Amino acid sequence: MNCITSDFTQDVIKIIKNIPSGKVLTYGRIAKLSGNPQAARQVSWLLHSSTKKYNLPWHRVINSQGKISMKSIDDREYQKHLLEKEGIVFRDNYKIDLKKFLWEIDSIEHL
DNA sequence: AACCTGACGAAGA
DNA sequence: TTCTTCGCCAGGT
Repeated sequence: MNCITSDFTQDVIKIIKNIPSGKVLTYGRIAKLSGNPQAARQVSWLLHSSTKKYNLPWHRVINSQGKISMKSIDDREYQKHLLEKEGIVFRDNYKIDLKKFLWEIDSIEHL
C-alpha cells in the first residue's frame, strides 16, 4: 500500500488537483500523503514543473509556516490575490492561519 | 556518472 | 519569533 517513487509524482499531482477552494496544503504535508515524508522539496519542484501541464491550483500550496516564500514579489502578490479570492485571510506579511485554512486530509485513498 | 538546484522542513541559535 | 544550517528527493545539465 506504500507508494514508491514512481507513483510519488502521480500522487502529488492527484492531491494538488483535489485541494478544495478556500483551503491550502503545505509541501511537507503533500509529500507525506504521497508516501514520501521527506520529499517536500521535490513537491515544490514538481509542482512548479507540472502546473502548466496539469493546470494545477499551485496557489493553494504553501510552506509549513503558512507563508508564501516565492522569489518574485509579483508572484507573491498574485498568489495572495488568488487565495483571498477564495476566502483565505492573510495576516501580516503574507502569512495565513494554517489552523483555519489547512486542508484536513489523512489519506488519499478516496481520491 | 557526478554535481547542481529547488515555490521545503525541522531543529538549533 | 526570525534567521541559519543541514538534510531530503528527483530532475536537469
